[in-house]
Amino acid sequence: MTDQRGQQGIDTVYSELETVSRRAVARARHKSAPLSFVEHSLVTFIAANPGCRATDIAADFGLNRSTVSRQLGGLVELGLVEPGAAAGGEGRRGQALALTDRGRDLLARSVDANRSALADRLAGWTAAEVDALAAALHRLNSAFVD
Amino acid sequence: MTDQRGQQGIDTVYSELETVSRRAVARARHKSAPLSFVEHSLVTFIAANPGCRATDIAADFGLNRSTVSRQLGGLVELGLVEPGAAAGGEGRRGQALALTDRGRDLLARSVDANRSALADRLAGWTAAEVDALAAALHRLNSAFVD
DNA sequence: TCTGACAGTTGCATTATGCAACACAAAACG
DNA sequence: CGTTTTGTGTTGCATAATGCAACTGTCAGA
Repeated sequence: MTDQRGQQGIDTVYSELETVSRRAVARARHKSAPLSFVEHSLVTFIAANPGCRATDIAADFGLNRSTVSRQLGGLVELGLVEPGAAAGGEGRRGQALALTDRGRDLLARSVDANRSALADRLAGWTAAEVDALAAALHRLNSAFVD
Repeated sequence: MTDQRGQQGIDTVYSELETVSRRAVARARHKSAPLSFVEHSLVTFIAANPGCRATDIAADFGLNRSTVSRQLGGLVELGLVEPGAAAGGEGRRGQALALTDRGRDLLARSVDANRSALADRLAGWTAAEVDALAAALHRLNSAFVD
């Protein structure tokens, strides 16, 4: 913990993560992909967690409920997300969210668009290297403490 | 390129990067660190590129000049950044930016604060694993194409 | 010296966000 | 069964970050 070398490695990771985030958000702002950064995030989350509620998204994203509410409102108006009558589980309140066919379609196209951009930056990487990065990032995201 | 396995790895990397970015920005928004996310980014860039100009930052960050101008204005008012008279290089116009002592100090403290947060999430990682992630992220950021 | 290109600034608009207050529904409790 | 409590979602208001366009100033080269 007080290891100097460890600190330096962590600092580098932090710095690189900051760069990644900065550029990712900036690029997503310019590129007129089918879905904006926030929209893509929300739709991806709903796709991965069918039946989730707005509150679940807010908790996972670290956003205020009001922000998610408004974002979802936009997605519903666009016909990408459909709020179910009631969340299925017991003791669960709120509306269960689900993607519409159009939502799934637009997400797929957005993923395609973003994949090609990332693929350019990953040109020259072996599949094993890509997988290793994916695994490390996944591990980092799993160890989420807040 | 049309390799299905490769696509999947890239998609995973993209998804994890999106999660990283989302959470990094959200956390930075809440945590009352010495410097906000944007401020930290700018100050870090100036620290790493002494004598850079506002335009350089805008280009690297993918931001509009006006945005950088305003952000820098705030940093100058806070006494963290000092605009030099003229950029040193030949054929270079504009003002060369440099950190003040106070800027360097606040950056160091901000780095400390963020390091401890990241260190928690990296608990259990070996130094080699941390370094490998740092190297992979650096390689990814270096291969920046836009 | 004059002109064009570039750096920086500012006005105006938009988007994402937070907080607080509210409305509503479901659960818990008597 | 009625009341209270708790959790979910929405809305009004404010703020921060950003982009675009227009403007100013300045430096370089003809």
